[in-house]
Amino acid sequence: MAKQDLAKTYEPREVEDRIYDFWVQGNYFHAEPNPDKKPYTIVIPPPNITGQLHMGHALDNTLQDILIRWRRMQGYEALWMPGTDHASIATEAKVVEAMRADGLTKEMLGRDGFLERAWAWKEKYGNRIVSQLKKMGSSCDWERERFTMDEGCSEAVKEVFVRLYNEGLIYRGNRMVNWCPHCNTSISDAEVEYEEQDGHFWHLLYTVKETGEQLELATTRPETMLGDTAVAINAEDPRYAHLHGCHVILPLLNKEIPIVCDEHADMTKGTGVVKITPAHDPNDFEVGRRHDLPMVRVFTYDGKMTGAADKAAADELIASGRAAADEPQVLDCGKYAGMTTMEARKAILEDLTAGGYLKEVEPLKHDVGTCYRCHTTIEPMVSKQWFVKMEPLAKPAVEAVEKGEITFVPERFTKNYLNWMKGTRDWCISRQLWWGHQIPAWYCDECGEMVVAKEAPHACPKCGAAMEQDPDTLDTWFSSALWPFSTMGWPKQTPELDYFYPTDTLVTGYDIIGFWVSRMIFSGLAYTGKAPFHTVLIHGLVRDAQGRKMSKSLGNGIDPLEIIDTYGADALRFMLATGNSPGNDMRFITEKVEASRNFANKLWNAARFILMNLPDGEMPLTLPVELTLEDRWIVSKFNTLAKAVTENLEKFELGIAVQKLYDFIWDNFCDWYIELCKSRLQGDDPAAARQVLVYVMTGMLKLLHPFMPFITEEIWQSLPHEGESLMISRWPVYDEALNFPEEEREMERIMEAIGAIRNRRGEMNVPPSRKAQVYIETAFAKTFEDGIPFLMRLASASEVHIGDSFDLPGAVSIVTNGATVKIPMDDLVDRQAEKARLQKEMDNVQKQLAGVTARLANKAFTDKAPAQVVQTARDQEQQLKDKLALLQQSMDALQ
RNA sequence: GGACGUUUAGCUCAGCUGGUAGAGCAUUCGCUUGACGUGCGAAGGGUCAGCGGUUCGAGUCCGUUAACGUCCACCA
Repeated sequence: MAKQDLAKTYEPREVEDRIYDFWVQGNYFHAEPNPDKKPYTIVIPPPNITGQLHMGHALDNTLQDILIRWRRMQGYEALWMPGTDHASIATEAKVVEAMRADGLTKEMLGRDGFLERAWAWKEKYGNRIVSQLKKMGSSCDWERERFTMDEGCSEAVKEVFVRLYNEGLIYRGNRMVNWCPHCNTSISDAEVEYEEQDGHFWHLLYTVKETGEQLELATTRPETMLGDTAVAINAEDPRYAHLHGCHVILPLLNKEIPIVCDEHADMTKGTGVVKITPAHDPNDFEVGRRHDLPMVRVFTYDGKMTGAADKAAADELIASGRAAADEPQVLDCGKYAGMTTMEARKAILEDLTAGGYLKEVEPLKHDVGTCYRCHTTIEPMVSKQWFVKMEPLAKPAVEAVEKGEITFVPERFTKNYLNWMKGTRDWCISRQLWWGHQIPAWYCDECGEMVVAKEAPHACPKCGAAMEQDPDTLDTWFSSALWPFSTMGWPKQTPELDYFYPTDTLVTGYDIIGFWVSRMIFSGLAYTGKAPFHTVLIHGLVRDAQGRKMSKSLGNGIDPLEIIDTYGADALRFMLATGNSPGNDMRFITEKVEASRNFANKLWNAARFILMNLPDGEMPLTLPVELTLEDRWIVSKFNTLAKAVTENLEKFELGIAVQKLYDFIWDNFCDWYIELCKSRLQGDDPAAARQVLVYVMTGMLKLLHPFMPFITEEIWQSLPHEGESLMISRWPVYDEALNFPEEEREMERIMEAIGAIRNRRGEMNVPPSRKAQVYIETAFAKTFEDGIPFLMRLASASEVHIGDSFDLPGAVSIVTNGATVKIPMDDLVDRQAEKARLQKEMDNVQKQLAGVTARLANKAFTDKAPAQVVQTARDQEQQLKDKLALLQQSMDALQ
């Protein structure tokens, strides 16, 4: 920016893209294994290719970029590994939807035709989210961008699958899974969302064959009764002791099924009798296994009642001998066949009522499992799927966290993680989808032999017949779980893997601890032998102004790109980092973005001020030899700031760091130091002031850069500087030689006096244009002499007199720490009001003094409190006493 | 049914290892102060949800109650 072009307000739109291109041209985002540096690595939570940038991404990526830019400036070889996720179920749904518009279905296109479309879709939309991340200023190493379905990641997936299979940790079997009839696929437990719904308990009556009595039992899903293969009672239940070994007649089907004794039947609940449907209820499945009950499936995979054709297909499979022993039977539901489960429920209830089998209907609120994608009610269903055996994998993953190898920030999420990891059941990883990593298992057409391998077998090793690959694909999270090392080239031992792995910090929302974080942890430990990262920084959700979750259906989402367009990326980033503590949700409030935009503008104008005072060609890159009082004050303050901000960042207290920067820049630097400099800049020897201004400004820009990368770079480029870019400059380090505590105190005495004068003038409504004589009675004459120009400029003094005592009856008098300031303003002073004010202040001081004195009088306090705290109290007491005496003097002078 | 979180100025939120409450916005008053009105200077406003405890001292630690919220859980 050339000096003459300096706009009065900062225009992010004219700056951001240009600066981003500049960084890319400079290749500053790129990281390479470098033995001379320490690595610092973050892998991005790969956004879905279906996705558009939302506030959640904006927050997540802002935090990551802050950390990565900061570490880069500290001299680490900082790698932010970017990429995208294929998001199997979400993408497939989108592609299917798009196809429907063309009148096409998956079946019409076939697998290859469908995948062609899906890849085309990925090409079209996959880059959208990436370009949006760039708008945020994200300093990802784009040369290393990865995709979960690219060759390397797919290789890692196959490697892991085959390895786990060979170790017996992946198995295939008929198990109870969560089936989404809409998406037509199984989903994992983690993908089920529970919603409270109004439902009913239907109390049914089953007749005992042997005794003729009627057994009452309740169900929330009466349509499953067609698949009942037993009724359970508790062996200890005296009410039913006489029924052991008996049978009941299943209504409607008139089928005889056994009464079994099982612990699952809880005597305290309902009537203590439970119907058992092993093929459609997870508990009943277990009961069925324990008692070797037949499994009878009555629903099709698209949520209808099974019919004759379904039964015939299943019977044929079982008869062929190729089915596993645990293959469920299928019922021909007869008149109910083809009905949806809801239609069947209605019809079955009508028939049960007609037959006198329905005793009563009880309304009930209960949690119903729904698909996280489409919120269709989940049907638990026995189905042949692939599973990861979790117990052996979870154990080391629990230990790693318990031993502190991995830390959650904030710490409370550790419990969240451990609960998940300890309670998790086997992970259903197969999906009846086409978009994703196809399962590397092949089955023989003839003999049913199975081969699990990375490459397709030529022929069945047993009988030589042709083999076909399992049509199913893997859960998206299976590949995401490998992300921290698949992106580094694993299973190959690449230099990247060696250098950047394990990574350092994982930044993500608490909503995917179970989905992703936990799976990366056990995967990393199991396959690489190392925890994939040592710190997990958890953030909350960005909610709307009313505190509601932003969602498409509510239409309350705020588009980060629109915010960037009107306020700038820096303002958005700054707002997201401000007042946000780890793990807590935050609300998106436009006023907060405005405040951040205003702050950027403030900084911009401070820079403008410096540039306007800087002669062309002058390059004040170092501090001057001689530092004045105010120089020492600001330099010392900055020095402390650099230390504090660094410490806050180390502890992931980004919100605190950003608050300190804001306060320093706006309050200390702009409102005070720049003002203090003005007289010197206009005087005979402005050079030293310029040097300090540039020095502190440069330092501020560095500390602020991770938070507001664009504007800081833009300003830095326009100021005198060394090096190519702010983003690769060195992070400020605390320097004991620049610590001036005594000067800080002195300067603060002057500032307090200025503040007190302004305050009094304000109360009396005296405009700044009306200057006044100022008399200062003080023991710190030297300090206040240095402060004369400041008092004249900032406290509207026409002249400043310093002495031990001035006899000025009727002057306004103000007592501060270190001085009594007297301003003769007879025409403005209402003596009575002035006396009242002084009295009020004296009362106030008296009250404070009483408090401190009481505390010091308490022997327990002086004995037990740390010496420093007691000393502070003593100092305070003395100050208050002094102040009170001075106030008394002022009061006396008024008489 | 478990677990967790939140409750601080009118609003949105900070407050790290206990030392006597802060910011932004809003409100009120005063400013053509040559960087900035996206600004400058000031002011008002809080028994830090209630109760109990530990401590010389608690917004900060412990217990408990209440309201709101989140996550987990196979309630037939």
